[in-house]
Amino acid sequence: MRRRDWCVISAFGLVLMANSQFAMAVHVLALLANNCDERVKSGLLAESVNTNPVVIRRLLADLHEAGLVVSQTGYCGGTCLTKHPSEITLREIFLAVSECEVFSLHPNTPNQECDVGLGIVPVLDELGKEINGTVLDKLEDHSLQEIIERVIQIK
Amino acid sequence: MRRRDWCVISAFGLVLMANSQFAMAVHVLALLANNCDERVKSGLLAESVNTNPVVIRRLLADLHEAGLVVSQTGYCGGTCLTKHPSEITLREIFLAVSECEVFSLHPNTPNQECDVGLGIVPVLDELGKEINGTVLDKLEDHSLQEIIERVIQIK
DNA sequence: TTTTACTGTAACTATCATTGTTACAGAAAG
DNA sequence: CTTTCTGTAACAATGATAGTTACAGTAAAA
Repeated sequence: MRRRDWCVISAFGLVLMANSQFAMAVHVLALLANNCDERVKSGLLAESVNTNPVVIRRLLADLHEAGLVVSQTGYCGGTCLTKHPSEITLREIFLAVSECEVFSLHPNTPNQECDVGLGIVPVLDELGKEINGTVLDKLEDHSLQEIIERVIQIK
Repeated sequence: MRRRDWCVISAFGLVLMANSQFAMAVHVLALLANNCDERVKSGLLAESVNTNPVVIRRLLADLHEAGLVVSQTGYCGGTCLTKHPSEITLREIFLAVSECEVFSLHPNTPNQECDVGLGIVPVLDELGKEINGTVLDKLEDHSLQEIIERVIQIK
């Protein structure tokens, strides 16, 4: 995703935090999957998500960077998936909108004179990586295809 | 924890998001565990975490509500753990600072006229619960005692 | 019983990431 | 060359968290 300078922040918090981007990404991709044969315009996506087209385009930029979609500018432009929904996992989507290489610091650096303050950061760091891995593994188990099927069933 | 009105926000995002509270909670509890025999003052905790005593006291209020600590006011007041560190899991700590009963909505309600917009919310909701459960299970595997041992080893 | 040193909490302000918006350059079909 | 898109910059709005000040209440100590 677009590099975020504030990535190095709050142990744990950030890596797991997907905010609304992940939900929006799944929503948008599900919609694209439902219209595999045509290019979908950001305006239409925005209408479904109930937000502004520019917000959608920003999201699509991340998804494009991750190789999940292609867009075409100009007349009759729009966006398509690059692969079949069964080949896209939630893990890929999650990483596309929340990938951060580093993390694991308190907002403020703990007091390094204090034994606990000194040792807590690396420990939380390891822990964060472990949890993050667990989440990614779980997300790997779900494909976009599965999501669409579940979504359609709701109706 | 202190009830947050904005809990009903952004599918996924919030439940997993522990922000700095979780890291701070683990830090504070580790410090209390290292001083089992005495009452620790919020000022001392704040010094180690490198923040304001009031921020610590707010956190302690959540931990107290969860039954993890007791505080005493007045002269020679301070805070203690209520149980042995080996009896406190990271799961308890996490829940103490991030418990939210409900979640799973986009910031804006998706367009209910659209099939995907209609079905995506419950699907993301289920998914969020699944992931959340996975994280909690993982956190259950770690005790505060283990954390302290790892922290001490860093030195 | 008065002083001292704490917690608990309310009420701010400050910070800062995300979202929403407007604007416009660039691209592609007609 | 006009129309209709995307891509992106720039900026305002929003909103949650963190930081701060202030003070009431409480308990030991003098």
